[in-house]
Amino acid sequence: MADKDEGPVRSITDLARIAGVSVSTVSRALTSKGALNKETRRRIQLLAEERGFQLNVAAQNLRLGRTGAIAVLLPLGHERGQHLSDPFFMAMLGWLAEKLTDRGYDLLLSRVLPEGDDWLDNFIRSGRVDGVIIIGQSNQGAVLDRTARHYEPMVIWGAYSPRNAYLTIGTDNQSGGAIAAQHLLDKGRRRLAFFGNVAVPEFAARYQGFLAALPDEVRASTELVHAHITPEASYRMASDYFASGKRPDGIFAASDVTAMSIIAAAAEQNIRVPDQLSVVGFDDVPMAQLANPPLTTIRQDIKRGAHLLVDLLCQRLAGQPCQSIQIAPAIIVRESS
Amino acid sequence: MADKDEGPVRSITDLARIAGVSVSTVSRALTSKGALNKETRRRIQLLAEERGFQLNVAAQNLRLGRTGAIAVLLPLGHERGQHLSDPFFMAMLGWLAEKLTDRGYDLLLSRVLPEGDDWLDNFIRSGRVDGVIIIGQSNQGAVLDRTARHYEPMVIWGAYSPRNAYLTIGTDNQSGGAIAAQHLLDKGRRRLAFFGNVAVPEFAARYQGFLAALPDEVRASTELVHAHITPEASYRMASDYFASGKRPDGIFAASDVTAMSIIAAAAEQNIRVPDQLSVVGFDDVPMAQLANPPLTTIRQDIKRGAHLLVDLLCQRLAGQPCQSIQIAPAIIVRESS
DNA sequence: CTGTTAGCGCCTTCAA
DNA sequence: TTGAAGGCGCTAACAG
Repeated sequence: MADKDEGPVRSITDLARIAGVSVSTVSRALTSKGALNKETRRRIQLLAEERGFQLNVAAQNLRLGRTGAIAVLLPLGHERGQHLSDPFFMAMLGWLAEKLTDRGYDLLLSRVLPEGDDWLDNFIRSGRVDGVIIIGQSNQGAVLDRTARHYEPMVIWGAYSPRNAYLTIGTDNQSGGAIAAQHLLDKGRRRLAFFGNVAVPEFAARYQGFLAALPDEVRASTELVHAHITPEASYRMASDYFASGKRPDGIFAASDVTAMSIIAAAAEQNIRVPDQLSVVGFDDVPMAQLANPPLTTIRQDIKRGAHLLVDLLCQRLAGQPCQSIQIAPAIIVRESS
Repeated sequence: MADKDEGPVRSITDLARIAGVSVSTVSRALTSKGALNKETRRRIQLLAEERGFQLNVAAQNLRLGRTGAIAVLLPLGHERGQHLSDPFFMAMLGWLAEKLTDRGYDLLLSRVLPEGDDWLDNFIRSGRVDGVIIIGQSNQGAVLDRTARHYEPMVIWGAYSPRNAYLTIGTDNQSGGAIAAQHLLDKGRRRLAFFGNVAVPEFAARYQGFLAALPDEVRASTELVHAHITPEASYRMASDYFASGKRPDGIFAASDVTAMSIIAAAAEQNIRVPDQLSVVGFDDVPMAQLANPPLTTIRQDIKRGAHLLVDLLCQRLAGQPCQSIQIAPAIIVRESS
C-alpha cells in the first residue's frame, strides 16, 4: 500500500505523502483530536512510530498561540552570590520541575539580574513562556506590582502582604518567627540575636514575628545582625560577631545555611552548642539533619509550596479567580537548641 | 507622520502598518540584520519600544529552524530520591544557567525517569531543544551510546571511558580517588572503607582509583559500603555500620553529602572525627566548609565543568570537531581528616 | 534602501 | 470521514 518511501520524515507533509493521505489527516491522527476513522488513525500512528516521527512541538505551539513552557525566575536583586545554589531554592526547583512536567509544561529556568524596572516586562513580552513563577520577591516588589496589573499568569513565592497586587504563595514567616521565639524562651534563653538580611521581605517578616513574640525586656536587648545569605558571608559575619566578645545564649537565623554557618563559627571559638548557645534555623533543608549538632529549625513545606504555585498558576491560566495563600510553618526540634 | 494607530501591537505586521513600512523593514530594524537606512532603523526601534513591542521568539525560532533552548536532563535511573536537590548538581545547574544565558540560549530543565530505552530519542525528536546536556550518565550508558550515534549536539557530565560513543566532560574520578587514598595513608590511616554506590560509574571510578593507590595489605582489608546518595539513606547506612561495631580509622565517601552523613552518624555514636576517624568527601559543595568539623574533600571544579559543557556543546552545534575532557581534581584539606 | 513573496510545521474551518 | 486552503509571526531571497 504505502510507498516504501525512504529518507527521513521531517514533517507531517512527509508522513502524509508516504501514507497517501492529506496533512490534515495526519495531524488529526497524531493529535487524537477531531473525527477520524479508527483504522486510519491506527495506521498512521503506527507508521509514525515506525519512522520515528513526532510532531514538532514548536510549530504546534506557534499555531496554537502558546509556548507550552513556564518560566521559573530567580531575581538576584539583593544578593549577588551564588544564589541559585541555595539549598532551599534548589529543593523548590526540584518539586516545581516535577509538578510542571505532570501538567505537561516545560520548565524554562532563568537567573535574572534585575536591572532597571522593566526586566520582567521585557521577559514576558518576548513571548517565550505562557506563565511565570518567581522565586523570592527580592527587592523587586514595585516591579512585580506594576507587572501584575496587566499580566495575569504570574505567581510569586514569598511573603504575603495585602498591599501587594501580585499573587503570593509562601510560608507565614511571622508566625514562624514567633514559634522560634517561643522555643528559645522555653529553653530559658534570654539574651537573643537574629541573624539575617532584613532587606529581604521574607526575612524581615521572620524578624518581626520573632520580636513580637518576646517579652518587652528580652526584646529590648535582642540584637539584629545583618548576615548575608551565602555560607561564606554568614560565616564571616558570625565569626566577627563572636570575636568581638558577643555572647548571646540564643540565636534565630533567617535560614538554615546561616544557622549552620553560625554553628561552625561558634565551634571554632569554642562556644558549645547547645550548652552555651541555642541556634534555631529556618527552612529545614535536607542538610539540616546532618549538621553537627543536628539543627533545630522552622520547617517550610517546600513540596506543598511548589504544588500550590503550580496549581495557582494553572488556575490563572484557565482564567479562574484565585488568591494568595500562606502556609503554616512547624518547628522541628533537634539538638542545636 | 505615523498614524496614531491605537490598540495593541501584536506582530511586526501591526508595527509595519503603524510605521508605514513593510514587515521586512521592521524585521530588519528589530533584528539589526541586513542593510537598512540608519534613520529608518532608529525610528522603528523607537516606535517598538514606545509601543512595548518585542519580536515573538517562538515564531522567530520556527522560521530559523531552531528553538533557542538547550535541555538539561537528569536521568534518575539508579536513585529514586530527591536527586534534584543534591547540592552538587544544583551548583552545576546554576553555572549552566548563567553560561547558557550568556550564549543566548534558554535552559529547559527536565527530570527524567528513564523508562525503556527510548526516552532520550523521544525527547530529542519532539524538537523542543537544539541540544542536550545530561548530568550524570546514571545507569543509562547504553541508551546514551545509541543516541550519540545519530544525534550530535549532546554532551554528558560524567566519567570518561574510551568505550563510550558519547562526549563526556567530567572530573578524573580515578585520580581523585587516588589522592584521597594517599591523603589517608599520609595521616597514618590503615583500616579503611569506601562509602558509595558503585553502580554509578562515577562512584565506581572513585572507588577504583582509591583501591589502586593503596598498598596491597591495606587494600585487602578495605571495606566497600554501599551507601545511597540521599542524606537520609547515607546516614542510616553509616549508623548501622558503626552500630555493628565496625571501627575503621579512615573513610573515603563518594560525595560530600555522604561524608557529612557519616560524620553525623559517627558523632551520635561518640566516634571522634578526626581523632579516631578521618573522613574525606568528594565534590567540595559550599556546605562542606560548614560541616563540623569542616570537611576535607576532593574538589570538583564545577564552574569550569559547566563552562566546558556549554563550550563543547556549542562547538558541536557549530559542526566543529571536539572531544571528551577530564578535569583534574584537587584535595582541599580541612579538619575532618 | 525597501517592498513583495514564499515558506518554517502545524492546526482548523470549510467543503466535498 | 477526508482534503484543500489559510494563517500563527517571522525571515530571507529576490526584485525593484
